Amino acid sequence: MTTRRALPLAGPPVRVRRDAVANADRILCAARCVVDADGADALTMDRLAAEAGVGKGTVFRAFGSRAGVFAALTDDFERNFQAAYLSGPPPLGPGAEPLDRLLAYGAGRIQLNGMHAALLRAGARAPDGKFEVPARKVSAMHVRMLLRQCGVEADLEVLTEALLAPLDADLVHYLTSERGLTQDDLVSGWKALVQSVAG
Amino acid sequence: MTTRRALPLAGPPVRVRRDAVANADRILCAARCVVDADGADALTMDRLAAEAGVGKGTVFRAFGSRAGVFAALTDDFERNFQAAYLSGPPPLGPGAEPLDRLLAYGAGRIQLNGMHAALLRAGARAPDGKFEVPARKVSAMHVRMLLRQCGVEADLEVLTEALLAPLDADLVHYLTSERGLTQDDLVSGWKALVQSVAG
DNA sequence: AAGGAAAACGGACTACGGTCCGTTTATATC
DNA sequence: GATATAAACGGACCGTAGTCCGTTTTCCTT
Repeated sequence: MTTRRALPLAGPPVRVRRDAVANADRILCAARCVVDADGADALTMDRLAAEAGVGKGTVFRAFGSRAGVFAALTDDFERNFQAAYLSGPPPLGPGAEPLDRLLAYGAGRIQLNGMHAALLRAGARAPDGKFEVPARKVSAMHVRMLLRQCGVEADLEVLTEALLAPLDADLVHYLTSERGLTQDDLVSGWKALVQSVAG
Repeated sequence: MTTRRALPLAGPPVRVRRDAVANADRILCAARCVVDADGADALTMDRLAAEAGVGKGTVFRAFGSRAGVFAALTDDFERNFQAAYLSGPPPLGPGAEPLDRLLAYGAGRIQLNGMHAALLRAGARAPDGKFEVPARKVSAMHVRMLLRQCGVEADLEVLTEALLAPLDADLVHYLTSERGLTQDDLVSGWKALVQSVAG
């Protein structure tokens, strides 16, 4: 992930200095190293700056906050998943029945959240940061659309949130690591829930 | 709330020094003052110690952490609610149909979480603190019992968590304050969800 | 009432996230 | 190539949560 604006057609030609991009890359790279070596908790902003060989201010300029660093770290996975459910092959992508897509979405999300639990958890410490993130909004839109296509009549906005809530990375982590449940248990449970709502 | 052990029959006679109890009370009192005056965010541990007229170490000894202070602050409300759903009058307490009790529980929880959102949110910043709390476990047990009584056949442990997740204080706060939904919307949505599962 | 052990106190100290602003550097223009 | 300007840099600085340990206080024992 670079600092360069991602949307192709976005307004005035944003001038991005080469050194800024290079630094962002080095920082991100260093972040991966630290996380791999010592875990997400060991990733302090001071250490990250030191390992990347830049000043602390540079890290904050590039990523805004510690949460921003983790967001960038998980960005690739999130983008892939997003691409998969928006335009990938069935059953996750278009082409399958809405209900099947919904079930596949939940399974995928649980797996993704479970796999990158440490990163996602560390990145979501901000008060409401968890909900304001674009990725979450895209997810919500997608789920809402599928529910509508399933012919569900209830308040879709609230229902969507209610179905998204149990997929939360913190919760998945807690249930799998502290309570001896498996990801499959969670997937089955969520599927059962969805089927009783939209089946 | 005092530091004195709450459970009557718990083990050896725990000796509690009078000054410790008195200090805990003063701290809690000061905490209420600060929160009432300037809001939950303004409650720093240094300020709390200063306003209570004790050392900072004393605050940590008494409540363990900032989250602990907020937990103590909401304790009364939580206890009342707990008493209401465990042994109060119907429909929340015993005597009503399980489904009605479940619906009443959700409505009550959303209302409680909405009302004390600031405190509950401030108190739950810890990584997994949100789930390890006794109150949450009691709630989970209660919901699981009601689901069983409703004749639900699914994996009750997972289903319980999936139904509890949307009641989260952070989520309730976000949906009501950032998304223009009302608590009634949330209550209706949750009830619809539960009814399609256990109705 | 005196003595002493255990518990509680207090505040200096550490570590961390985040900000600020004087200094440096890339790039567009001439 | 020289110059100007806006952007990026860096690290000292701040506020906060949480720890540590020498000192003070309680209260049980005799």
